[in-house]
Amino acid sequence: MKQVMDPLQQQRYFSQELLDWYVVIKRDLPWRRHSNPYFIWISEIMLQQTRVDTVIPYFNRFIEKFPTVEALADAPEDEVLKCWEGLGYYSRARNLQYAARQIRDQYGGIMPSGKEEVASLKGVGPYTAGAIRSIAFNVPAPAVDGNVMRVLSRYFLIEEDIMKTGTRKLMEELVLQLIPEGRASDFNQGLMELGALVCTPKSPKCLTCPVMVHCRGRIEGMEDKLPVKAKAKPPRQEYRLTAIIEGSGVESGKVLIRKRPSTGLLAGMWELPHISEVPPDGDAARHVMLPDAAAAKKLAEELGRERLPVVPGEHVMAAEHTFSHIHWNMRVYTCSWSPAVPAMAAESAAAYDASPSIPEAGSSPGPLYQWITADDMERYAFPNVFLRILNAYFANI
DNA sequence: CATCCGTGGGG
DNA sequence: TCCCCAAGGAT
Repeated sequence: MKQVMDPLQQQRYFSQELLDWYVVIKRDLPWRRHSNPYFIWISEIMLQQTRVDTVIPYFNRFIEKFPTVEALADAPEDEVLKCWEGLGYYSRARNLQYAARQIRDQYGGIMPSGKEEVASLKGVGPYTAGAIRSIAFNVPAPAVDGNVMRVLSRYFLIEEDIMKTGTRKLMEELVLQLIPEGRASDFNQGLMELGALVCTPKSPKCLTCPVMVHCRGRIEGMEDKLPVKAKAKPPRQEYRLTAIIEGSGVESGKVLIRKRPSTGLLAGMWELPHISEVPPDGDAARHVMLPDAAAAKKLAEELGRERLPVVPGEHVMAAEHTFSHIHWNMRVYTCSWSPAVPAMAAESAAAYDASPSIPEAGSSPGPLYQWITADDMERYAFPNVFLRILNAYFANI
């Protein structure tokens, strides 16, 4: 038996065997139970850099709460973010709603299928555009993600760095040739299914692979060295002092939270007030941790400059959290809300003219600050790290 | 082209 | 424990 065929034969074989395999073993996933392009779109956004098992419960909750493009477009942003809480990459949720409004206003509420129209949607890049068009509309468009690049780099023994844009474009050209007539939806999904279930990053299950006999990567013993991918930079270390500001008077028993800006890290999410432990021009690498008492004092002083009048309390806990590119080393302290404390030094006032409205004792807090109880947490979207801290705090009260 | 943007599971 | 990394996109 000849193992290495000419390129065209190798492609035909691959496509046919993959399709036959996929239609038999494909997983029963929630978004595969409908042909609703809106559902396909939601699932593809959620699946960006996120595992299927993680997405499933979020997807089910999301389409129940926002069953149509219009429902999503009309919803308050905070409700969309709350539905995304814990899923990460929160700009996806904000872009998703922005795109729902694009569809409502520009396409009459109907998901478009044209290349330019789909690609114009916020949060939809080359992969997702191809995924929506091929899966929802069966258009022969490539949908090249990490799975697809791994599978193709092994099967065709492609040693280009998959982190490079040019490599993805190369793969897109290849996929376009591989898609069998009229089978774009199943073929693209099959490609990703193979990468997810068989052609896995580590220890690929070659013996169960439907295309193993002509896989050049396996034949040449390269399956464990492919795909070629540059190593990611380690996350930078950041040191944060975090405040659990305990209310007094009518706010007794409550904790002060604040809403993050609408851009950047954790955009639009709620959090506990926190400051950097390292001075703006400090050398983080040589940073020496302050003792707890000094740290709490520094925290209270910095919050005062943010016009939050507090006095330092006690150390509560330490917490760590790793984002894609940042590692937070956090120390958490209670602070007592005390309006009698000068909220800021006079000379600092000018720097905070643009700061959000400030909560005052007995008055309603500004929209970017809220006093909450444990029960109020369900009304605000928190990143995981603050969920952990708040839950630990309220559990011990 | 490089950096920013979360989280949880598996080896 | 640590490191990798998963159906990527925006800037």
